Amino acid sequence: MFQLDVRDRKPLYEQIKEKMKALIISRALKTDERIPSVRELAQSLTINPNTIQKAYKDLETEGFIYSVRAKGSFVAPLDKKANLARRNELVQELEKIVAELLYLDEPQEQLLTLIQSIYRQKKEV
Amino acid sequence: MFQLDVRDRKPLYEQIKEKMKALIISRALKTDERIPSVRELAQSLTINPNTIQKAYKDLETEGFIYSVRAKGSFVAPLDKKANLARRNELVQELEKIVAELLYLDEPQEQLLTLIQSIYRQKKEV
Amino acid sequence: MFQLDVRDRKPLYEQIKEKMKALIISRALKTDERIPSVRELAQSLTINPNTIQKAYKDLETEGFIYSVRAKGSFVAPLDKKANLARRNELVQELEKIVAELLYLDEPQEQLLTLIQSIYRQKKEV
Amino acid sequence: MFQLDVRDRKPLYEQIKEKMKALIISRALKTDERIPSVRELAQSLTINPNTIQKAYKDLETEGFIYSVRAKGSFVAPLDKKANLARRNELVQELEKIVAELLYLDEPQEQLLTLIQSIYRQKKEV
DNA sequence: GTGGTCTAGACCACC
DNA sequence: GTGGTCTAGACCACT
Repeated sequence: MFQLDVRDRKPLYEQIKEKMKALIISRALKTDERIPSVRELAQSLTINPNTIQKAYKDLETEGFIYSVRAKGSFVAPLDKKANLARRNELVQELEKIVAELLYLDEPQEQLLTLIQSIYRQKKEV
Repeated sequence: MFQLDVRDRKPLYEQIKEKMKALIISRALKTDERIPSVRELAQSLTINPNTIQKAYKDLETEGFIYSVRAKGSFVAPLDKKANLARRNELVQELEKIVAELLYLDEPQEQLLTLIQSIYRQKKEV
Repeated sequence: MFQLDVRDRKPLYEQIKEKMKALIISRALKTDERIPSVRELAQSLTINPNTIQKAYKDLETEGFIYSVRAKGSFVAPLDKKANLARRNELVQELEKIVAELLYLDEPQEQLLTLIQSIYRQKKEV
Repeated sequence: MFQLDVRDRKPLYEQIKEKMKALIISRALKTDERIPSVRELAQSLTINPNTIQKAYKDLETEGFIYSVRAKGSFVAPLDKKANLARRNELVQELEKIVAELLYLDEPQEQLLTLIQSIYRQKKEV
């Protein structure tokens, strides 16, 4: 499904969260689709199940997945209201990054084009 | 100069780096301008000088400031080559954020307008 | 009759208990009225009969329903003595919740009004 | 500080969360006051530090405490905006409980008096 | 077989 | 010394 980078300073469970979020965000995993069980993923990544558990619990509290005992874990449907706070966080981070890119003399057109190309890809999906 | 947030989960030295970078990026601190010494800043923030030391060392490796022994630390001039790597990091982060915002149904126009307004502010300065 | 939510972290049998209790409490099911058999309900909810079995058994020990072999399960009449324990549990839970609401600065009037409106609805029924 | 009930079916970390929340809600622990360190509490309750860690992390994401690496954990100040969702959850739970009490013939005055007495205690503090 | 809880014991980053 | 991460291994509740 994906691989972890042991040399990365980020905690393993953070890496797992990021990779899983990326799959959900890119629609590679669809709403209500089953994701690997805690044990399966632990085995395939050769890490401890507890670490996966922790990542999954976080993803659940953040609203990306939901877990059903004795059934498995699944991609959660979007909940716009709950995600309003998250949206604001993201916009704030984006402002910081754009400000730094501006400082590095990144041309405005470059960024506009980048965003447009990301949005265009979606339509194709 | 600025304040730290003990409640923030980020390490203190990371917070110092971010605040200092923000001041440089926003041109509040200009090229070759002197920044507070390790001791001065440690005293004004009432934290351990080692923590400031670490932040300054990081900022130096990242090319934002340079230190002159017995003189102090100063804002570094832009070094485009050195900053190419940083630029690529930033673009990658930005892609992630935009992808998540798109997932949350943020309209494209909103983001384009945001970027344009950030760039417009610069001209005025 | 009602639906279950697989995304809910509560076990299915707990959800069944709650829904059934809600129907009894709201007087939608009246004393001595027959409720669906284990098999019927299992089929209509498409879940395992054992799960229903467990829910019904719990409801019986809690005094909400009673079962007659070969006849079915029925809504139990109120048994004040048996329900004294339950009443105390509820009051204790209520105290906790009100304490937390008070901590969140919920105005007292709001809560008093809420309770009055719940009681008023009953009279109308 | 408090004791756990091993016979209780609730997970230990849930019990810890509840007890700690009760102390915060009752203002026995005040804003920015330090709570026992993970290791201290683990030792005094004779349970594993990981279990405390889990409870504290949950309390942090729920906004009741904040943890500072190398310093300890502390009671968080109230954040009304963030707690609006929590308020609505609580009101919903309260409605269920009142409905069941009404079913058990609990007199309305009893509940109104209960709430008033809880609010009165606060003023005295 | 699934998610969830818990213990024991280790190591790291931070201050 | 503090919070945080991780492993290994165990047991439980649920379906």
